[in-house]
Amino acid sequence: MADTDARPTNFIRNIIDADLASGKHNSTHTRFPPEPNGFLHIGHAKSIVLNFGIAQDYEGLCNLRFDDTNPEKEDIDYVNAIKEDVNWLGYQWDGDICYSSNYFDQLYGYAEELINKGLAYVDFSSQEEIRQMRGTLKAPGTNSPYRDTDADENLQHFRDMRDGKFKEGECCLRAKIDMKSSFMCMRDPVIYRIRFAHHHQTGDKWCIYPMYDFTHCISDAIENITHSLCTLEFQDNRRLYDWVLDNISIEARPHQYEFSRLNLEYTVMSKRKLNTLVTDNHVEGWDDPRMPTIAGLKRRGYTPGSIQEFCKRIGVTKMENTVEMGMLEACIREDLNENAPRAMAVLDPIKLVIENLPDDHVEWLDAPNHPNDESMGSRKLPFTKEIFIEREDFREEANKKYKRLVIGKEVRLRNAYFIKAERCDKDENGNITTIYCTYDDTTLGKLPADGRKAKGVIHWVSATEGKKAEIRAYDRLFTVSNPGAEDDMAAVLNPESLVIHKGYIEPNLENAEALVGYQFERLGYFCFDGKRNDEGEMIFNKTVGLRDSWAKQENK
RNA sequence: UGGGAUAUCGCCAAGCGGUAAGGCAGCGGGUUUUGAUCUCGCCAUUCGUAGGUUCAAAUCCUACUAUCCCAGCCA
Repeated sequence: MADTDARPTNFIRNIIDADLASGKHNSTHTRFPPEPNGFLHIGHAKSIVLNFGIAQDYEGLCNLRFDDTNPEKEDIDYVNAIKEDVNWLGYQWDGDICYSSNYFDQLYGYAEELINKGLAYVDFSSQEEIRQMRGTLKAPGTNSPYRDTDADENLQHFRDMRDGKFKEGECCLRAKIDMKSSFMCMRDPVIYRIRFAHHHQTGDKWCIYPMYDFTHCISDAIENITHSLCTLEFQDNRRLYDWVLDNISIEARPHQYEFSRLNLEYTVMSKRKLNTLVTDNHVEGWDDPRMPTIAGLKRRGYTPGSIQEFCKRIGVTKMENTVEMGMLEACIREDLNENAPRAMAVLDPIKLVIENLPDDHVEWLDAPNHPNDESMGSRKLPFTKEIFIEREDFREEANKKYKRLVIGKEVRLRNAYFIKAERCDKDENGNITTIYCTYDDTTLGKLPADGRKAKGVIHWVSATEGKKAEIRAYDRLFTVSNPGAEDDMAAVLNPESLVIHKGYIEPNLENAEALVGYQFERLGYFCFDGKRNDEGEMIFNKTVGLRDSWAKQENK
């Protein structure tokens, strides 16, 4: 088993250790704060594992807070999906679910406080004018003509905003900070805007909504968050985070720390781009097994433990990074190798007839569910005269490196007998249609007495007792390692990201539970999708292949 | 001379003045009724570059270079 008791070390945990040691804090309180405007992906998992992991290891608390300050982009369906994903990943938030919208009354009060202190003003400039006055990265901004309105008048205007007396865009509330600041976010940032939008939590109570920078720090303070962890692009915003808390009457002083987001090769990680894949029908939906979403990974057969392990292995730093898919795959292989029962399935079937067996022969062989773990028990496997083997496991002739079935040579059928290929039939195009073999009935569970060796071991499924199944093999969604950098994402989509096989599965697999992983021996890990195709066949999704040193060698 | 960050093996990533952890990938050997697993071994005289301080530098100083982020009434 992986080192479950090994705690990650990273710069954030170092800070926490120091804060705990110095007495700055005597416990930790973190939070995972998604905006409910899309589905969670593996990048969010990094944040979830970081925040909830700290709570677990330091016996602290971790909140789930929906950062729901923009009703136009958000939806209750997303909040439900996010809750489900967090739980599925194996985490439970402390206390009730939090919503930034829970604090709208308090937030409003703090806004009035800033106005009364002369630190905020209602600006009637147009959006375009505000943009012009903000200046550029190298040139300072200029003050708004509304910047020096007196507090009483601002207060009245702000209340009128709240009471719906202005139209959307007619005015907004801005913090009065410094139009010459080198931090663009400090050039009198807008902190409240008018939106006559229905909110999934507060309904139609409000027509003004606070902006992220004003809301987040106050929400953290209200919830007594000690360490507010977010991604690198908010580094500049930390100045505004601190400015707000410095200028309102609130006791708690949370601190923000930023870490780099996760990038994964051959996929995209922004909600906008993932959304495009869905709406343009490049994938089946948010839970398409090719998607890097939590829902997609789940349907692909990834386990919560494997995703947690991945998030621990990649670490937490401030360095820009792009992690190889192999890292993720190694984590799920490690889990499934240990925990997935073995089974047999044939993806690209070719018929094989065992000539020295009676037509109606059905022999129920005992096959262990795991080669290295007897406690996982065994299942029965029907051995019959006609079976299917993998098309690539037979060649009429081959060199010595080919450890599979060749005419005149013997291989072992996995969990069964030695067979020897005698001849094969072909169709008019030269494609092999049937292989004829004989089997050695003395070789079940043992080697032949005369010391003969098999060239290899191949998997098989009974042609008469096995069941048809649709088996979906997935590959990377894109052909380039950084599709996010492309102008036209659609142009670099991998046309072979989904390959559907019509294969056969051993009868026992009919009892497979949805999303529970099996190893199809010699092929990889697969799970039942939970759905059947139009022909009523079970659909299996390939999670990941086995490591394949043979394929590597062949491609050399 | 806008500002904020970051640079350690192909990919992640420890290291915090005492002489380069670990994981993934890769390579080679052994075991094996999965070309899987397991197992054993190999894999940075070097830490973006160039100087400097020091008995000693990836770690301190200086100057460069490269990359990322910031001009939403998005988060």
